[in-house]
Amino acid sequence: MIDDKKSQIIAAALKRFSHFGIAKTSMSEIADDLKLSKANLYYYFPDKFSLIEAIVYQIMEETDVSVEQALAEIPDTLALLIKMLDLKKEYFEKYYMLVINLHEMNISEEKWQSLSNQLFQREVQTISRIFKKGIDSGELVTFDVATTSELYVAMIRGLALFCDHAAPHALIDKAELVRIIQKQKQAAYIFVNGIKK
Amino acid sequence: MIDDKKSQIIAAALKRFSHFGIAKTSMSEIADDLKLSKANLYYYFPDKFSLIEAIVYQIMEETDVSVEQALAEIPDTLALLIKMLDLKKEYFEKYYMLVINLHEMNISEEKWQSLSNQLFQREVQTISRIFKKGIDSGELVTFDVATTSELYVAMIRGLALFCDHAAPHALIDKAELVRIIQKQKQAAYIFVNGIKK
DNA sequence: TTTTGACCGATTTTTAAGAAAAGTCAAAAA
DNA sequence: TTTTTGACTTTTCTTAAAAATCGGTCAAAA
Repeated sequence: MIDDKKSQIIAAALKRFSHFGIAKTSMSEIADDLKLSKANLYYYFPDKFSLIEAIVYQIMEETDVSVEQALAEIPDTLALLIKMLDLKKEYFEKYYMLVINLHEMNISEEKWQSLSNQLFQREVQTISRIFKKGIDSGELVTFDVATTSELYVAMIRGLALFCDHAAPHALIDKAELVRIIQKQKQAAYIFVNGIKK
Repeated sequence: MIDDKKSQIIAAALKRFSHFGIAKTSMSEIADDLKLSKANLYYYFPDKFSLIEAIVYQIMEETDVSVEQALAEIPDTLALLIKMLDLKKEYFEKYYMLVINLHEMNISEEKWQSLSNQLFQREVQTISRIFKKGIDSGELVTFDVATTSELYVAMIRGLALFCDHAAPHALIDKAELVRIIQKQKQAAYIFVNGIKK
């Protein structure tokens, strides 16, 4: 089965990527792990980026489950936003090696742009659903959900960027991460308060 | 007069720095502009950083005037915050070459840390005064002003970082800047709303 | 007190060679 | 036909040495 083989490759690649980061993993190493030739690997994935993409999509689906569950179980807007932050932290800790040293990869700018844009829009979509839910339940005032969700996600991500700004691109330690999440939660609290009825 | 000479040097340095950025301006060039020897320049400023520092302090004093004026004239919290954003934009446009390519300078990390920390704390102080004023006038609820001001500034700066994230360290164009300020204003609006009585 | 030319050491830039990695392809194996 | 491979090309990264630049110093002159 061709899809089965692809899954095997994805699994092997994810292992390497998670250990050493994407930039420091070569296609040959992944092929060797599976006792394939590099040429054979390229038969299934036309280039390194498409392999990365496949992994990202798989993680996206994985996160979807948790997000849907939270959306079904938690009625309160603030509680939902905080749950999302906790989930993000969880997945970040699990996969953060994937985003390390990405800057020293020579993949075309547009491709990264496209992928990170998808991730951003996905997050905005989730926040949109949360806000809509809050409006429908009468918890929040009426507002432009699309714009406001985008602003919220930008703010949350921006806070992370700013707090991490001291040590750019270095490995982040756990204590720092906790501090960032705390800031984000404070911001989420005030933000929700600002759009409450 | 020694202070007069220092002012001349600062002016000449500011010209070069504003044109080509700090990293791409050598001490010799500044000295040549003033028809001084480099050694003579070092008589007035012991190193490059102290010259940068002097310039930053001068700009600080310049901005102080505008900030004080706004604080005296504008009573409304949101209007004040928006005024601050407009002022920041103004000064950024005037001096943004000063912050370009700073990363490729080999000045000790602590010195930068210290200086940028001063700038941050200064901004937090200004925001604190605005928030205190809002609390005193009964416009805002009571809250921890120090923490909240820090969060606000981090959020505003984070938004700028995030919006600029697409093209990191590149020269920013005017349209992009306008978009960033707009986002910041939206965020300021919701933030103030979230701490209003 | 102010100014300078000559000098030093550290950092950056440049250049070139070599290694390593991404990606290709014709042909063999299944 | 689908899958696999070894051998190959090309692009990128690494390394090392040479040259240039720059921040900073100092003794001595003005």
